[in-house]
Amino acid sequence: MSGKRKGLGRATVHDVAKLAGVSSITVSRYFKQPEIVSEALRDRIAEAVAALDYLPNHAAGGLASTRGRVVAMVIPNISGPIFANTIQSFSDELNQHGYQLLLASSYFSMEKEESAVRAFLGWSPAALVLTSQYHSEGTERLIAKAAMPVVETWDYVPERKPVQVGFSHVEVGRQSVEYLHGKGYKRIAYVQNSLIGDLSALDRRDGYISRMNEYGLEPWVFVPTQADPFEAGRQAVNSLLLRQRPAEAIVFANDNLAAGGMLAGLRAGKRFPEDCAIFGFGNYAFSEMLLPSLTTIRSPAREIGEVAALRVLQALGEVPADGPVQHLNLLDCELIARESA
Amino acid sequence: MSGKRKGLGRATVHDVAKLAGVSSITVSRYFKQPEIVSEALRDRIAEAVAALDYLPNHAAGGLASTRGRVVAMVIPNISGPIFANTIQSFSDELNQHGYQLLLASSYFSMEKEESAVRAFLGWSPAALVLTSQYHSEGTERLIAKAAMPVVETWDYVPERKPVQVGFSHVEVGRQSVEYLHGKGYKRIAYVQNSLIGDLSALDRRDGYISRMNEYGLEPWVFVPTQADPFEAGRQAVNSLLLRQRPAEAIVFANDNLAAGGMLAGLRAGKRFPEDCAIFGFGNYAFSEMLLPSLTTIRSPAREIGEVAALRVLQALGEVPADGPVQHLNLLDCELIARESA
DNA sequence: TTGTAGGCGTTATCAC
DNA sequence: GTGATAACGCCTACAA
Repeated sequence: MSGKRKGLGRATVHDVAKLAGVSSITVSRYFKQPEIVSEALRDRIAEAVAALDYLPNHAAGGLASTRGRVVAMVIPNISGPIFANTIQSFSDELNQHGYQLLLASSYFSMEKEESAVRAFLGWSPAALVLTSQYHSEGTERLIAKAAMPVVETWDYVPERKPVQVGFSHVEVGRQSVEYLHGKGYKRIAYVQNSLIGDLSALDRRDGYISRMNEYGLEPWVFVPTQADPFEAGRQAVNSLLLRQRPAEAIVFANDNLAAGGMLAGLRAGKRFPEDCAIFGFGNYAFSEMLLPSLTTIRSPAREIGEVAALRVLQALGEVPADGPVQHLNLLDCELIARESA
Repeated sequence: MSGKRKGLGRATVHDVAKLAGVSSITVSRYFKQPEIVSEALRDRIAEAVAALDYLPNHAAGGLASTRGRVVAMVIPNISGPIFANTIQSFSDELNQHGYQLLLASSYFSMEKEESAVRAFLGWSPAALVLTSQYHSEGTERLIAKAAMPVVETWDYVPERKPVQVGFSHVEVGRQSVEYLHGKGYKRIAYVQNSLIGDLSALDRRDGYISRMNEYGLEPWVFVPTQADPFEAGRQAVNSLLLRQRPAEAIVFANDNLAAGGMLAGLRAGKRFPEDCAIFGFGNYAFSEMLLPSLTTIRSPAREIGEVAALRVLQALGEVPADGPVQHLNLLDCELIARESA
């Protein structure tokens, strides 16, 4: 009606206030702390809101309060079997408390992660959630200065400053060896992820190596060159089984590699676990459907999202803190013994 | 320095402007249209930006311009093999143009979708992206009034008002029948998705029915009661194969069902496709790894995200429109003939 | 090419 | 419990 600029064309707090015969700040309070507004006014405001189809403008609210109701998350990828469950549960939990999720993918690139963090900070998110403990120096600097809670997921290194919600990848690597050693296997190989940048997978490999050494067994790491995980698995099986002293058991960096390797072996006439035991990581959806079904370690993907959301909401005061819960951020990985090993 | 309220504590355009000895609007222009700022000023501003570690505040920008650089997307789910690729490619494309993705899940519930849309509108997103053509009346009303581009994905019904980017589910159902009929199968059953709310899957079923009728074959639809897709598939196979005149071929509403069904059959001693042909939908990651590998129809998940992003960016004037491309929004589904049928 | 004035819609602060 | 005022940080409109 007045100014020289046109807004959204939507009703504002002022419109609601005018119609309800109150001041705009009362309308604002009606939404944020209804209990401190008298019932009479509440009813009048509710009517006006309905009549005008009023929707609060969160951009304006975030600007005024310097704390938007968005939480930003950078994750290696959205598709792919690994992180989707984390995103899903994290997002659902936040939505229930009126927060929205801003999402970007890093594809395991620290540079991409840093630029995503930089872009996100411009939204003044209420909190920032990253994946793993490994970041560029620039990212470290940004999160050190960031005036908001920061949570790191999919890793657990409690000595770091940001809150950690995840598990120990080194321990996962060790568990695989322990299981296979317990079954009597000696020549146990490890197939690395061909995807460089997935540094957590290297932690699992390191766990494998250390436990092998402790058993007095010789570590045997195969590094595929194929980018496609199924191809990489095939490449590994071809190399590790078609030799004079083939591997007795193979630990793969993830279930995709394991499935690709096992399939290639089956088509080549190998039998699992008779000719070689196969051990994966991740418990992807298909892993129990393979023939033989895949022995693997289930990662707590969904739980990571839930707990991370809880920690964020606690840090924001949306949810009461439940005491000293630091250690509850270390989540369990479940070894699932199936047919392949 | 001045006010009675504290902001983010970060540098603002004004700080940059002061340090660079220009006005704040020039700094603003430096970011939005650098080419109209003289090179001398550009250098001074760049220096000041670096010195102050300035990050633009997008909430403020969105408020002032009434058009934030966020795009909101409501999708049935993030995890699950279907939509992740769409989200991934959509998000990547947007990020490249400086837009951020706001994401929420509807779980195939129209109520959840509507409340997500309502929440999103408060962010004044630059565009709104939904899934399928089926929405609540409330959602229809909201998007009809919304002052922003709306794109519907995973469906193609050009007569609708919003831009459609997807494919014809009816056609997919018909194709399955055509393929199996061409292979000589007559008693072809269809296994519906146990997930109610997935209305597009019912379109595929309708396509199956219409094509069966055209061939003079009797449609045979099985509706599982198990919620878990693998269990539902098992239930279907048990019912359809363990009877006097078992099905010769089964079309499953998606690859999860198909895999669950096939696995259950294999474990029960059935052989595929000798005893029964198996046909899926979706071409999930595991489908080619099964033994036998799964004949299915690949959905253009990734392309949907790409094209949807392109249409959004075109509607926002970020990317030049490439002529009358309406029909290019109808994407192809590829039938992938493998071993199971 | 650059600057001035003021508003975008909300909320923090202070006063009643 | 309610209201007046100004500020959050940026950008549109207009002027020079």
